[in-house]
Amino acid sequence: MPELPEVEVTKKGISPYIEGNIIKNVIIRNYQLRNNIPHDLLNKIKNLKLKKITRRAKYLIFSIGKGFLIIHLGMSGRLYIIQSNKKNLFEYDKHDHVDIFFENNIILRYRDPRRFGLIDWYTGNLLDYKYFNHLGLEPFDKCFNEQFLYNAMQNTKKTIKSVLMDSTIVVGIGNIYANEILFVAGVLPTRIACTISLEECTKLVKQIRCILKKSINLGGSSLKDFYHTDGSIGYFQQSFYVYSRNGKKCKICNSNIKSKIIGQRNTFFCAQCQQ
DNA sequence: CTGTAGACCTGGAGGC
DNA sequence: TGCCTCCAGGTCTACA
Repeated sequence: MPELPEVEVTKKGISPYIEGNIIKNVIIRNYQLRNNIPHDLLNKIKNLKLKKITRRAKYLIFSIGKGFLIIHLGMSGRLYIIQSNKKNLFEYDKHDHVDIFFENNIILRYRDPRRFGLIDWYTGNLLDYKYFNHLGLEPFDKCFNEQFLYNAMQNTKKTIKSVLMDSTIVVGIGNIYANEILFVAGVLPTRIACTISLEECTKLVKQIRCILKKSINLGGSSLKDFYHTDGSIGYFQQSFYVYSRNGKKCKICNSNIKSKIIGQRNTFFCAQCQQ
């Protein structure tokens, strides 16, 4: 589920329930995610206040005491807010791996069937954190502009799609949004990045911001209930122009949407609308 | 250094 | 209904 918009929407959805609250307990049913969850996590965060939740790339950062609880949702992770009561204590899905209990009787529950996610504890400077130190710009960072993108692509043989998904250049764009952004910007995903003009970079930067923003707003409205929620997220409720639509008609020009594997990821495009 | 393939893991969809 | 195969929102690591 999670590309940048879903992570941002999750942050906004859970923050009001738990920011400013004291952590009273942590139950870990399965430690094995992308990396093992720190075995002594409870000792690190018990009786400390969750000050603030922020986001970097697709990672959520929980500022707790003098350290940071880092959570990544991987491919299939979700965070829920539920009420702490006997029923919820004993009723959980087999993929509900972690519960964090707050003093206001709220539980933050982490579910992740595929376990590609990450839960980690870090106390240093976040810029040096091993999963952050190589990351590129946030798409909403002022420094992320057409000139930056253009410069970043001059000495590469990669396709433009691979560049958009390269988190050492710009973070947060996953497979779905890379496809959609390239369609709306009118750029073929197969283009070699160094052939993209500055003018095209202007379109791309504009559409990256526009589509991510729109999606955050949509997710925000369809996902406003993070409390007692386990329904499906607004992700597939959105109507995509090209993603997963191979063989179907282009919504703009009526020609067939094509697909091709790029960088081991399925890629969808309209050969008519995109050049 | 750069670019790509493989790895991690489960569930759902579709074919037979 | 059951079994098999393929596919999926991410990203780190190893290797050419």
